[in-house]
Amino acid sequence: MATKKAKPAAVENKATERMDIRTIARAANVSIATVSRTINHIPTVNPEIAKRVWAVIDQLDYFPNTQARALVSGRSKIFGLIVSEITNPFFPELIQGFEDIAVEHGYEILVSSTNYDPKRMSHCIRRMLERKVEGVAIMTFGIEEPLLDQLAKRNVPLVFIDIGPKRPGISVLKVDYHHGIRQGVQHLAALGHRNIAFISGPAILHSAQSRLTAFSTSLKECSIAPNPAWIIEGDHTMEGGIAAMERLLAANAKKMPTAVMCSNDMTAIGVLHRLYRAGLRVPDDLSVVGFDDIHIAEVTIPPLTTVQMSRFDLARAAVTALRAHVENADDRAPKRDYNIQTDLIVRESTGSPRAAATRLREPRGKSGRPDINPVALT
Amino acid sequence: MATKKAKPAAVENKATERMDIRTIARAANVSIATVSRTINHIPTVNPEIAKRVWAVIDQLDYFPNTQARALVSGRSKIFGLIVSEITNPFFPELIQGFEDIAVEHGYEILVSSTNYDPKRMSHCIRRMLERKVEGVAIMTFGIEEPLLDQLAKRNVPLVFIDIGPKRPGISVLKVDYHHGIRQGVQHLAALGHRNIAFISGPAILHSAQSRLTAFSTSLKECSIAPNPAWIIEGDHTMEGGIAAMERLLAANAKKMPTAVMCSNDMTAIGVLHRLYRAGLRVPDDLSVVGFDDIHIAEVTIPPLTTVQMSRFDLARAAVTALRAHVENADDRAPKRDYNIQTDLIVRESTGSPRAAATRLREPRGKSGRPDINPVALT
DNA sequence: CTGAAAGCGCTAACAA
DNA sequence: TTGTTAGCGCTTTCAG
Repeated sequence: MATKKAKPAAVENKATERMDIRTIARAANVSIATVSRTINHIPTVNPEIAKRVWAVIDQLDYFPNTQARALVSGRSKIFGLIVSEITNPFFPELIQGFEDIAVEHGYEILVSSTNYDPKRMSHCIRRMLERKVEGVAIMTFGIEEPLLDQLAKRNVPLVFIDIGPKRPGISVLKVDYHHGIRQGVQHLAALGHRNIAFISGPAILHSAQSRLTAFSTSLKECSIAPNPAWIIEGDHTMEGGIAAMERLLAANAKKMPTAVMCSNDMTAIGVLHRLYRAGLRVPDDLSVVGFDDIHIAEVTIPPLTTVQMSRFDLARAAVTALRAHVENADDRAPKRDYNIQTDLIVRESTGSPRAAATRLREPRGKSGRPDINPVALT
Repeated sequence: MATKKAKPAAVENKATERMDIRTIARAANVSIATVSRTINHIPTVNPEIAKRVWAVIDQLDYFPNTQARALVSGRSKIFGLIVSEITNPFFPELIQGFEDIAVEHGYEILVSSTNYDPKRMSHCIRRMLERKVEGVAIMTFGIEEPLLDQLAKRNVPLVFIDIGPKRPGISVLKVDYHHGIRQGVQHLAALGHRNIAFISGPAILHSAQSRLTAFSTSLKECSIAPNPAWIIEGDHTMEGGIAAMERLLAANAKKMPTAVMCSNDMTAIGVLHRLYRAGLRVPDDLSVVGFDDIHIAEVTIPPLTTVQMSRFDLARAAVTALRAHVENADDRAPKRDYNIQTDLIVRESTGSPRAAATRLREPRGKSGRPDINPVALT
């Protein structure tokens, strides 16, 4: 037989001869087409033969070359996932879910983080395009329109959070920020707070705006007058939280709020830290509420009351939306909007205002005096 | 011209005709071979012609199909990265570095997390193999040998941490745990601590063992006698840290250590939390040292003294090692070992033991009494 | 220095 | 139901 094996002295024991569909076909005594059909579970294959083919496949430990498959079928079976910042614990939790669900459906995933840098975003998109992703979930809570053109031009299905261009192939995960944030404000109001500050996310992020709006609206619902001096812009990082709290302390020596809501948990963690530095107690001197409910929120000191937004729901909806576009007959437009719920999780960083408001005099300075710890509430 | 456009009434403005190397060739009046050579910067191309080709490429916004490229060249330009747990903040920081450096060299990356589950690990490996990765960095701090066979059999270059089979194509990043941990122990000893506990990682992880060994050795170097009751097994999670601290408290009501070293920062964060619950002060009642120096270690309450292991160094060494195997002429064996340094970062979770040892009586129970906060040290 | 042509491993008509 | 065959878009000999 094999006149092919040219290399003579090569003592390559076995692993040498390449494992492709032809090898299987030969070994199973069928054509490569039959092997292909078997692998793809085309029902017209004779069960007997299919069994034989599978046996060979298992025995030889063969699996198809995805590159070749993608090339010929035009289906890469890859989804892209673009996040703002992989080092913000919110995102790894999202990524994990996305990966699990995508893999479950036979997709591979390409993750990339933009770090809020448009240049990186543009590279990201290019990379995804080159790898021929079948869809991209853009979980950056905001994107510059022009960058989209590349993707839109190539008709890649897209999923956004909160807001997205109204074009075919695009889905949007609508997060109900208002629900959770209202719960937060009401919780604070019920505790007796009337003076509530808000540390927002970066103003350019649509989702940050939505959270701020939800806050203002909720305040009104509780007939609390908003105080502009108590709305501070943060940037969704811990450092930003620290800086924002610093400004809040500096600007309000006279009349401090008794509670602060934060646009995300990382910000809240920064706030907690800054308050610790200032020798202020949480929640006695100041109640703190976060947003996201990342895993560590459970163990901050004190554990953080926060608004939960399910990473898993987000991930599942994203994959579902993408699949709907890719796998549908290319006609009927699939659902555009998916709703994501938010809910308040009460832990220990919120409490009644007590004597707080009266006690704060010189809230600046890092050298806060030693102070009493809050009692564990459990 | 174009007799090709068969579809008549299709008013598809422009995006319809497919953009491939042939389109470019036609537009630039050269053969596809020349286009290919131009793109790949083969020096034999006439500069004039090259310029013309590039002009067309830019104008038409063309880029090559990576699938096809990979198929014919046998080079996917993809590296795999397997981590234990993407939700442990250590790993996202690693992933970020790995991504940046790999992309810089033209590689795409496939990330997957095993969650310490051998079944997941095995799926991971399979997925990577199917996507024809050119190399895999296995950053799980431990792997079951049998799973490797799949990868080894296919001659995929591999990078491990700490330890790995001695086979060609395999590199190992040797982390110098001892250096940083010794610094930690010496720091504690210098502060006056003689009673130091250690909360380890999962016993099955090689790296966890190494850290424990480094601890024991360092203790001896300071002529401190180790106390077996003060070596507790954790699992590198916050929950594990909480549980471990709980056991440490329960088992040592009589004589508590005055300091605890933890096998990683997540554990330390759990410990901090448990101590807060117990109403114990850090560092006055107990000093705490972490390991990893993840980003949040800066803002824990109090900020964590910890041993830094550079994610960036790890990432860079991993990519370098993989590239060395892939891009070398397939002869000369590339370097096998890469050294990674560790260093102590002193923050505020460590201090002198003071009167601590005498004061602890009933350290169980969650309802610790209100207590004095540590003075901010800055 | 450039072009023609042979595949890379697979899927999907089209025949049989 | 199965086999034959024509490519998917590109790289890479091998001639010219």
